[in-house]
Amino acid sequence: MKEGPDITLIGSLIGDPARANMLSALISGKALTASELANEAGITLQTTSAHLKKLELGGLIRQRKQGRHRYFNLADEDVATLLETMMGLAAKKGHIRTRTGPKAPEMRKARVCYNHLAGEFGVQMYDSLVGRGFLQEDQDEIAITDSGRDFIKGLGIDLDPLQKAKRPLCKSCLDWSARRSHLAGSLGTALLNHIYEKGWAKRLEDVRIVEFSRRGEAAFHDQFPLLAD
Amino acid sequence: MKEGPDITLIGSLIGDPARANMLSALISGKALTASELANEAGITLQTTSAHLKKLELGGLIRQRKQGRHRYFNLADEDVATLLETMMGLAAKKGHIRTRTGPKAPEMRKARVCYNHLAGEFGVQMYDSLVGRGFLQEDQDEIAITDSGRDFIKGLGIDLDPLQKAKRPLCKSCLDWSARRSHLAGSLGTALLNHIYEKGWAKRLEDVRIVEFSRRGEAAFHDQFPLLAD
DNA sequence: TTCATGCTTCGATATTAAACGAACTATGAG
DNA sequence: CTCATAGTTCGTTTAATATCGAAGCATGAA
Repeated sequence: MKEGPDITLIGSLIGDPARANMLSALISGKALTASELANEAGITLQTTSAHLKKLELGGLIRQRKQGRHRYFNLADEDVATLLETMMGLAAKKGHIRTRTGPKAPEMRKARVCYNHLAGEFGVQMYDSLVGRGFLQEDQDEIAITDSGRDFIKGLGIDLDPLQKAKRPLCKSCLDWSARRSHLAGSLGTALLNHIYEKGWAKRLEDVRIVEFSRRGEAAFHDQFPLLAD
Repeated sequence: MKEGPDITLIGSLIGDPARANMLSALISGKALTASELANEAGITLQTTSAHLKKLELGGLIRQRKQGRHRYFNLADEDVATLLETMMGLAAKKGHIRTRTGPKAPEMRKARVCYNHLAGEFGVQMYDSLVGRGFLQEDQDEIAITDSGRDFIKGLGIDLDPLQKAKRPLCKSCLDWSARRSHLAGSLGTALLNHIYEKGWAKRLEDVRIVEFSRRGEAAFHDQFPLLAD
């Protein structure tokens, strides 16, 4: 009778507040333990365990054992993309979590989306790379150009290991705050790491916010300038 | 404490099987009455009414009174896009509705996504338009070129009223079956209408499938050829 | 006015599943 | 070995909500 993919399971997994909180926490890309997720969601460890099992069974998260800890991550970038898409729609429809803290503007400015940079800074970096011809958009695929390779190499990033990985080097991800694309994929991850390593910014504890120092911000704008149009 | 958009409401709305069925039915873009949706979901009219109220309150659908009927539609294209994104992930994770009918291959070939063409034919049309320089991708925005204007005009489509509308003329939408972009927006709608008007294809009753005639298929390939690469 | 159709509202029932306490397993530290 | 920490499993309680029957309202037809 019915045909096609079934979206009810994914919907109901995201539909529970406790699980939505856990998933939101995991968009930061940071691997979290069950206890941390329990704390994040405000529920006991037993309940958390049950939720995590369901999320894993539904293919939304992955777990990694390490000693007596279990670290949880989103299953892949597609899950992060879906969550950001939903956040975009939710924001548009006015479904905002009631207690909106003072962090919201910082979130809009620069935050982590799974493992790459999002927010205004993420969009700027993406625009800069495309505008200067370092990335090229072809359909919905993005590819790095020869001059882009040189640029990345100039930053001290080695592309070879990134290209060998299974995950795509370049991938676009839609922002809920800016409604624009930013760069995902292994290159997106590498560039975020580059920002950390240069000391331009640091990730706030247990939050998705990426906090740039004043010097870091200047260096960022210098490295990823927007072309006047 | 918590910041950002809340995705639980949307998730739980989609998470109920009855509502998911209704939403899936509405992706076809066809306005459906409460009774039709009740039939689609396999529940009584009272229950349907309750579901529709929730979906409307959540901003996922819109209703239009007409005589003693009420016609329901998805609220906007973003909702359709979200649903297709979820279907893409669900398909990837193997969450397929159990009773997969014989319609699946036809769905993959050509179907309606809200108000434009999706599936292989939709992707081909998009690729053809981009490949011949009629559409141009700039970031995640798509714009029509001057030669594109001429081409569309040559099809007998008047662009003026489309451009005056609030909704974007060109917009890309990701396919769950092909994992590629196809054309949404008012131009996408106009092109789908063009296909109907030319008699190349007709929409199967109450289903998303677009069935091309043999002659229509040939005409389509003639009008939207893929460039050899 | 009377009747039929389409849909909503109300109230009751039934099912689901989220939550936690308590007990159990596993890994590591001293 | 003993203790502590991290997490799972089990059983029970509790809350939420999907569902439908029955009644009510609105629109259009006759």
